Amino acid sequence: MIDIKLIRENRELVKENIKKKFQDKKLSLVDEVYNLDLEYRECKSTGDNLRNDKNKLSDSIGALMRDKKQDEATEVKKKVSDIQKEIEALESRESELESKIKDIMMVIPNIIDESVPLGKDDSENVEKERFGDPVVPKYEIPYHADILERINGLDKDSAGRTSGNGFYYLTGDAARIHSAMLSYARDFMIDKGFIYCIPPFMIRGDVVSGVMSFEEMDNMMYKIEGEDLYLIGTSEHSMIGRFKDNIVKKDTLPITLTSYSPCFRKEVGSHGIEERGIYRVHQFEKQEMIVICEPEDSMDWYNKMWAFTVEFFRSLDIPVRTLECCSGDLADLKVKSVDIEAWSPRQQKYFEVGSCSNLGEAQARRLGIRCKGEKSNYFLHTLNNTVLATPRALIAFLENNYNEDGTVNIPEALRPYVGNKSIIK
RNA sequence: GGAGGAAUACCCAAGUGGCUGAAGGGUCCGGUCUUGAAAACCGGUAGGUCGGGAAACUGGCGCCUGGGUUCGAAUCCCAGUUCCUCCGCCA
Repeated sequence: MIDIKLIRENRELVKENIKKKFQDKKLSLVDEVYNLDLEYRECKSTGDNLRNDKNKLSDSIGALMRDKKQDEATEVKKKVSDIQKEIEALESRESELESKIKDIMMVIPNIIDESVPLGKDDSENVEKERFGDPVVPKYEIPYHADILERINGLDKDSAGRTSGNGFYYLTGDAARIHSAMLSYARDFMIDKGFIYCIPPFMIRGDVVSGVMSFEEMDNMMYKIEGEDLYLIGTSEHSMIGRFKDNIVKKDTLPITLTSYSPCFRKEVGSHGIEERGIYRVHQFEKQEMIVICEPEDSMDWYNKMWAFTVEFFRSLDIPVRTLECCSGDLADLKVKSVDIEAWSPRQQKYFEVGSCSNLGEAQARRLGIRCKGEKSNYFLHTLNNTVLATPRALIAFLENNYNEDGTVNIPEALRPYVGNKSIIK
């Protein structure tokens, strides 16, 4: 959510930004909300004046009562109730305008960073950099579900019966590697100076609408029946929500946290859950990092954060690349975002394993995450990034460490977490 | 799930219908003392949020949230949320 003052002062900039994001249907909203805001402020001024009159008269009644001037008091009371009628008429318009303005402001996209490449959709995302050689082995790498089947690591049939499509049982070494990767990711981030945190796995509606846009909410979140609770789609939701309505002390900044959680996603939308295997699922687990910092520091953190994930995957011998989200593919709350993609020697292309985003002050404004400033309080910046999400990272691991004889090597970094095993047979 | 208690500003905290414009502290700034700092003492202004204003300043709202009573609510009533204490159940 952007500051409405920006619309008062520079409508062109906001419109330019909407065009850059190829959301031309939202262009008219800018003038619409500008006019609503004008009317709202006028309405508020008149109302404030009336309320001022009313307050003064009410006070004078108090004084008259003390002086035992009953008759005069009754007269003033009548005046007040007349004013009250006027106020009530005005107030209904006032709150109507207020909620209309809010609805529009919620869908006007955040101002993207100048450096974001222009493009309509994900096909126009831009590769930034490659790390490690994308090796194509001489032998064929099987589909990940087949590798898993060979090592008795996956049971989707049973999961289909207990829970439906998009769920899975991981078993044996596959499950152990899955947990090992998460533990390693946790320790990796702790070594980077982040504080480890296990958050709530369900959050309230007001937190959900603070951390994501409406489309995301509908397409992602599972709601608990009969309660104002949602299963988190990522721990970012509860981690950022933790600071809702907080005035954060300056000396605690930057706040750098790494969190573990299971993640639940409906995956409604273009892709759906039609693929075989466990690439796109309703339930996965993730080690996340979030940062809350001063506005001027957020770009530095953004660059540090994606580099952490790259370093992490490289330490597992998995080649990766960074793919920057173009303007049209960037979610409305984000200022800038880059995907981390791992190499798939089977498909001979890269696939998404994580995503690093700078949300600027948009989330902080929705949630009320502020810091005490010299003159007035200001909104902080929020960022989030995946360290590791699995089973997706498990796929990258299996494909990149697969041997011709069907065994799978365990990289050195993971061995302490799997009883020093070096190979899965 | 049951019974009690609580919620006031960044933090602590006073306040049972009008002289509250939410007291008083702390935090913050300045001073005394000190080689320097801390402590102590003295003085000071500001508090959250939305308007108006170039600014000084000024108005509305705000005492957990939402309703209600009243000319007037931090204060009274109703519903809800969270926290604490105790009981029950439970990994």
